[in-house]
Amino acid sequence: MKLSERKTLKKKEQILMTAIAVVNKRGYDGATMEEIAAELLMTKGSLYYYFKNKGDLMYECHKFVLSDAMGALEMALNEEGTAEEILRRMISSHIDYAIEEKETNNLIIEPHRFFDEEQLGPVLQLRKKYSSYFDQVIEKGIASGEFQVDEPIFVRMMILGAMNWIQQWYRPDGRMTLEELKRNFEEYILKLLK
Amino acid sequence: MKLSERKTLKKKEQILMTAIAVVNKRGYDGATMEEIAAELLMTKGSLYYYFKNKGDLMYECHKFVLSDAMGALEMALNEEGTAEEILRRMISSHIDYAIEEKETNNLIIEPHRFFDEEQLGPVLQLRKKYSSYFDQVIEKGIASGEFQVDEPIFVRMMILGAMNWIQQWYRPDGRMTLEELKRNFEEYILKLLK
Amino acid sequence: MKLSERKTLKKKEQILMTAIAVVNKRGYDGATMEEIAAELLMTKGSLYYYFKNKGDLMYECHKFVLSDAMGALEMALNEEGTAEEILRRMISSHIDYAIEEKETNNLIIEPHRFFDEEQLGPVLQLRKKYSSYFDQVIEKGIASGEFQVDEPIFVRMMILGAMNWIQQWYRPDGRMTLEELKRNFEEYILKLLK
Amino acid sequence: MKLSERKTLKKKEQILMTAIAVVNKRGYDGATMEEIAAELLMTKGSLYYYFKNKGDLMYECHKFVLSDAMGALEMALNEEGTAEEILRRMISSHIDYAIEEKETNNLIIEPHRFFDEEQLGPVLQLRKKYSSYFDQVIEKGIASGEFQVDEPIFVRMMILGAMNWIQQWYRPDGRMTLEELKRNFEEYILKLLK
DNA sequence: AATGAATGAGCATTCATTCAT
DNA sequence: AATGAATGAATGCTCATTCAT
Repeated sequence: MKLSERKTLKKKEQILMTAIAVVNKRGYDGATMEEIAAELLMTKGSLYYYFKNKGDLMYECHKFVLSDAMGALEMALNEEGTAEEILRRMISSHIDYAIEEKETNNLIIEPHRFFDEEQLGPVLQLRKKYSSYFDQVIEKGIASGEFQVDEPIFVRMMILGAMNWIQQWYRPDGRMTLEELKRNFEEYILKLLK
Repeated sequence: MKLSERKTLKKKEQILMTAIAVVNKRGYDGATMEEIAAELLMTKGSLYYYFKNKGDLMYECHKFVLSDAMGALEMALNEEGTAEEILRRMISSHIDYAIEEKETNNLIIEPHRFFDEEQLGPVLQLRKKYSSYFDQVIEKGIASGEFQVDEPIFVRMMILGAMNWIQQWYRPDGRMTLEELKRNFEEYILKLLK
Repeated sequence: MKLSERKTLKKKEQILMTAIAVVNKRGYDGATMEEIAAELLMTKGSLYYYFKNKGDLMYECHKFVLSDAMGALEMALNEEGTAEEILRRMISSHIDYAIEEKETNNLIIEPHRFFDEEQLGPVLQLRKKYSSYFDQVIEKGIASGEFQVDEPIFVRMMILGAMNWIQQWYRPDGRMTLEELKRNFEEYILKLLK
Repeated sequence: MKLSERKTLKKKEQILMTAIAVVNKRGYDGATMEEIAAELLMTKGSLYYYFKNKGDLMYECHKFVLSDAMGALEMALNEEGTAEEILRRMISSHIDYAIEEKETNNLIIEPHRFFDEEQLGPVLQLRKKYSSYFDQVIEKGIASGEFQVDEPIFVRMMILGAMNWIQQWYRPDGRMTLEELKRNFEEYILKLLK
């Protein structure tokens, strides 16, 4: 049992990753169970063995990406360093995910449209938690005198917005390298906070 | 002739406005011709008298909103004042549209998914033009010594991103009034530029 | 009244000719009232002033072409000459129509599909009459000893079929000129009859 | 694997045969996926499991009939006998198909209207090949001195036209039996060739 | 665990037809 | 006599979902 369960989990993860890729390419509505299955060399029907329905699959995708990003962010948050140093790491981490997981993160954009009441709670909570990590650095910076902000929550929103917007304009093959991109964000976000 | 043409235009505009509302509620894929028609107390078929197909209707919606927003922004840009004063007006204008026209502006988010080659050009151009207005104030502020930015284009992207993100978190009935929202944006955006 | 009636007739004829052209290009189902009207610089609705409905219009088109062709054929039949001479003229006449009025003549092909009970009668009668002209020359030829056929009706069917098939393969810009085409038909049809 | 594939093929063939019947009754445009499905006691959607779209289904219908007819014709061509004997058999074969598969063969009539570029090629080729079988007997007859024709291609066109026209007038319950019909065609076609 | 097959609801789109003006 | 506008029925097609095997 344990073995087969573990096997199922592996498979589920595989499916999730593929589904995420498809959603990133086609968008939520554009992603069909058919295409996801095909990409996995399975048949449509088989997906339903692992996930109750499309909504469920999308929900798990979303949680998967979010959890992943959250793990990375948490790590960045918990390493040693000044608030500034920590924040720089967090910015870097967030941007990595923003660029890779375009559309899945975009599911974020209108969760109410895509998730039902039951799913919405956990998703919203994850997002809140994710955001709160940023609040924590900011608070830390304020406490240590590194940052000076009157409206920390508002500023955190601005920061996240600015970073999430990347997807709209950043092209990996454009003039700005990923490193420069991150440097710029660090620079200007710090300007906002100091 | 003039009269009937004008009437047709009126009707088209009516349809556009309703369509925009529906798209804002349901998203691009979720908005059906049926629902748009129903909202207008028309039948599906009648919509096709005014617009060639759904894509065309969506395209016009998008142009409509964008042009509108652009007009307002241009006005804000061309009134008297220091760069700072102008920018404050532009921020206010942009936020007004960002809040009202949620999803239609969100069509913006992945234009490549929704528009065909022919439509993409004009849309992209409009968006570019819209952005360029912000570039103009920033340049003006730099020229007059009001602002100090090394990466004006990058900063403009940040600013727009931060503002467009509003849709994700701002609730008109929440703690922050629209005025406070605007004030905050002005404040922090200026902090970014000075 | 007389004047206006005459005017109406003229208009009807105009419409018929345009409709015929459209049907020849698009086929029965492919021909839309819209396109016919557009070609006439009218609106769809106006067509209904002159014709009860699409079926009626098509019916009149068909009768128009058939009557026209019949007139020409009758003339060919009634001119002086031996059966052979007459037949040659009739062949020439028939081919002219077969080439020009492709699709309208093709309405012929499955009249039951396109016409209702009421319309079918006259159409079938016209066609029968048209065919009978050929029977007449053949009989005349037999009587005069020019032709020798055991199954005149059957042969007439063959002849008409062979000629109507032209539409499937004859290209005015191909190797065979219209004259050669006619010559060949005359030659071989006569071979059939002698 | 083999088994399920074979099953699918059987089903496809079943569908094709039903579709052919419907097309024969209603014509290309008149045949709806709905009706074809209903006739098969399936739902519309299921048809799309087997065929990509209506065009594809029609295309396969056409190929199916044509291939079938071609097989029979080829057999008639390759059996022993003088050119005359062979031709008689071919006429018989062709007439069998012309009578049974009315409309599907009529798809033939304006292939350009119904098939897209990709489909047109194979269809036209099949038709050409089919016609060429008749050319072959004719050439054989000329070579053996049985036939005497100056314009063999033209005559072949006449012959095919004459036979295809059957659909327009032949009624199985009419005066002429199928056998008489064939006999007559053989007789007069040979008259044309000698 | 997986699949092939089938389903049905839903959607965009077309078009003949109507009718008030 | 003509038109603009509206309608609704029909049609091809897609796709999430189900289920027997």
